[in-house]
Amino acid sequence: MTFLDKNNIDSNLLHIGNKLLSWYKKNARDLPFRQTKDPYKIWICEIVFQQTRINQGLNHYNNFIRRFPDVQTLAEAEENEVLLYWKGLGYYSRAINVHKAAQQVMNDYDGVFPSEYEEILKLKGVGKYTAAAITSICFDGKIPAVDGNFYRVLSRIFADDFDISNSRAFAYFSELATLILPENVGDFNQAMMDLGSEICKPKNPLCGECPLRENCLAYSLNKISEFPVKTKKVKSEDLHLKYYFVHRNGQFLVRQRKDDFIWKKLFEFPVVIPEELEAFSKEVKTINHKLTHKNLTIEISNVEVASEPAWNNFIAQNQYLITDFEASHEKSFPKPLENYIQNKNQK
DNA sequence: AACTCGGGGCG
DNA sequence: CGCCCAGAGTT
Repeated sequence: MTFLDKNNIDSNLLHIGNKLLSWYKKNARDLPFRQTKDPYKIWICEIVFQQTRINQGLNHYNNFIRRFPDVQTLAEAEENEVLLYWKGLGYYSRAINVHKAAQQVMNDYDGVFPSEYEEILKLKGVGKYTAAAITSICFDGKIPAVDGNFYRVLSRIFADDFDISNSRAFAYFSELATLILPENVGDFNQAMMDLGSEICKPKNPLCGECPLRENCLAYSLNKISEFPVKTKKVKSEDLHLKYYFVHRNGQFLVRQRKDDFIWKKLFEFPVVIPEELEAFSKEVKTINHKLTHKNLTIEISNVEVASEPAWNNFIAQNQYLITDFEASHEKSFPKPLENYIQNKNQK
C-alpha cells in the first residue's frame, strides 16, 4: 500500500521535517561545499556527486574547483582539460555537459548563474533533482531535491511500497516530501542526504541513532529491510574489447573515442593494426573490468615496433596521436587503460 | 517508459 | 557477486 492512497494523511506532518532539521544542525557532515551558497560551487558539487559517493568524488570536486573556480574559467577551458579533471569519475557525459552549461551561462545569462528553477533546468546536464537542489540551497527555493536518499527515507517513514524503479517515482516522492517540508528547504534537502547516507543507509541502517525513529512506520513494524521496494533489476551484458598498445622508444599511439557509447571522448589505444605490425606483437594481457551494466573483458596486445620505417609508415597512414608516458598524464583514459599505462611505465 | 552511461564500496 | 550511490539524456 502506498501512503498517498491511504486517505488518512495526518494534516500535520511538518514536525517530522523540523525534527530532521534540528538533527541536521548538530550532525551535518563537514563538507567543502557546505560553507557556501555560491551557485557555481553548489552546481558543480551536485554534478560531481550524481550517482557518486562523497568519498569517491571529494578529491575530484576539490581539484575541479581549484582549477575552474568560476563559471567563466570553466566556460573558457578546453573540453579535453575538463575531461581530464573528470578522469576516473565515470559518467563522462557529465563533464561534457557541465562544460557546455558553463558556456550557456556565459552566453544566455551574461555570466550570472540563473536563480529561477525553470532557467536552471535549461542547463545541460541539469535535471529536476539538480535544479531543485541549487534553487533551494542557493536561492531559498521551496522545492524538495528528490534523490535516492528521499526514496529510501520516505518509503521507510511511511512504510510505502511505491516502486522506486517506476518512472513516476520522482513525482510520487516529491509529493510525499512536500507533506513534511519545513521552511528551510535548502537545509532540509541536505539533511535528507546526510540522514540517508549516514543513518538511513540501504543496508544495516542505524535506526538506534535515527532522529525520526519514532515517526518511522517501517521501523515500528520491524520491516525496515522491506523498503524501499524496487522491482526492476539491472542486467549486465558481456562486452569484449581488443586493443593494441603500439609503442616505440617510449612513445605510444592513442586516439579519442566518440561520444556515443561508453567512455565518451576519453582516449584509448588502436583497435586494429596492419599485419606488418602484428608481427611485432608480444605478450597479450587480459583485463577483466566490471562496469555497472557490463562485464568487460579487455585484451591488450603489446606491440613494440622494432622497425622505424614501419613505425613512421603506420603513423603516416593513420590519424593516431603520438604520446608518451609523461604527456599521457594530460589525457583522460578509461580506468583500466590508465592502470595499464601506469603498469607499463613502471617496467 | 525503458535504456544507457562508470567506478567504487559494501555485505 | 549483486546492489547502490547528491541522476540525466536519449530513444
